[in-house]
Amino acid sequence: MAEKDLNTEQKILEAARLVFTQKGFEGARMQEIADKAGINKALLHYYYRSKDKLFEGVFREAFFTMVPQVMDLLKSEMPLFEKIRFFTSNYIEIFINNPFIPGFVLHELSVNPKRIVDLLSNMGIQPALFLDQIQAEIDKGIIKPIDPRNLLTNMLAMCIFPFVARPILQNILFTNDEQAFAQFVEDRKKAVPEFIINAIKNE
Amino acid sequence: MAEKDLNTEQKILEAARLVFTQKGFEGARMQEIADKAGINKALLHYYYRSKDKLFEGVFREAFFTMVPQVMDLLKSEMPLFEKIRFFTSNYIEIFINNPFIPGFVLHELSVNPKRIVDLLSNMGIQPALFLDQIQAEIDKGIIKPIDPRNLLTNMLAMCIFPFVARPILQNILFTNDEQAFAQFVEDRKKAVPEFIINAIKNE
DNA sequence: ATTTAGTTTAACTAATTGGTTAAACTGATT
DNA sequence: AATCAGTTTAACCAATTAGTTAAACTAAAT
Repeated sequence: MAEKDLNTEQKILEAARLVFTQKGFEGARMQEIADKAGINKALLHYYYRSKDKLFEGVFREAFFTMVPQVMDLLKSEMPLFEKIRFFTSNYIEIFINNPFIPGFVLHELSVNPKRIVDLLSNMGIQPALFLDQIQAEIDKGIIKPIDPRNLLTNMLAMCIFPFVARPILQNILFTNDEQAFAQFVEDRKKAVPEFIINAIKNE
Repeated sequence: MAEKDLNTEQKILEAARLVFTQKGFEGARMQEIADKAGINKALLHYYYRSKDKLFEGVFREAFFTMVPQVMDLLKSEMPLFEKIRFFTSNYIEIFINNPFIPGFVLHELSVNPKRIVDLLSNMGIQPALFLDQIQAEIDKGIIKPIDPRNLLTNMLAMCIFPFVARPILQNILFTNDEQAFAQFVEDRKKAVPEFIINAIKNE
């Protein structure tokens, strides 16, 4: 009995990840995925029944990379400022390693918002704890009054936005120098949390 | 000689705007645009030779809505804090009226980055003046030291991100209450500039 | 050497999509 | 009424795409 090439399935998934995340579901072509995986198109359907099934796998993985583990950071017991530093730098690091994830996930959610219900209903994503912690610090007078949801949105925005807008930011701010942009994003792992803390801390 | 129905061309453009901005180029169907415009598919090609031509028009309009006029605000002579308030509130207002523009433009630029070169080479988008102004305020000790490009990126991020991530933010923060989310974004026209100014001002 | 189960492929099919065409309609002008 | 340019349509075409099929290959087991 011939051994199943263990690499083939991995190569398909890797190829699908590349094509789907960069072209989106509608822009992706099964033929291109097959080519990138170095196999025939029919073999794709041997491993994965349909484009939808293959996409579902890639999307779920991407979504979980982007949303839940990281949101768990917000649930941990940790002083607010430390938590902000920990969350933003870790979140940015994740996108440095998966730069196409944010644009991919947000676009697919926009095109097909009912995915959210399916995905989020399973797992309880619960920012309430973090929002409460912010409110508590406000009440104690440690940070300035702010709608906690605005603060959370600002944190997410500053972490995620550079990756969604990379082409134009890289062009305008760094004359398309890829290396310079990479350094810029790396610096933001420290700059963003300091910016946020400066914005909210009293005194 | 029969009068050309002046509304038809407008209705086509309006329909194309709707479909392209919500589905993207690859996801858009000429038939759907025709249906939404209340006309036949062939009439689309009578007015606009091809899908690409129609898309080009819609995309350029969207891009110009998103980038250049607003960037001009940054060039104006105005004290920094006032400029930040003016820019962010105006920018957010634009997206309140065109909520699908950010996701559409950023996605199409990601999928086809060479569009940027074509579009930006024509008009000189020049944030240098704003960046210099920030540096000058830092040197004067009026605001805290910060990479001006980081500050500009943060401003753009906080204005744009909520519209790119609307489906998931609306779901998680507002249990899918559309009206509540609209109010949230409206509030950000004041909350975002205050957040930014708090983050950078000395004392 | 032959069998056999798993693996890979070329060739095909059905459906969708962007785009064309030629005919029909409309209403102002003569 | 007949004409005529501009407008609208139904029917068709060619290309692309997701998905199928049946045959061929591979290598371990007998």
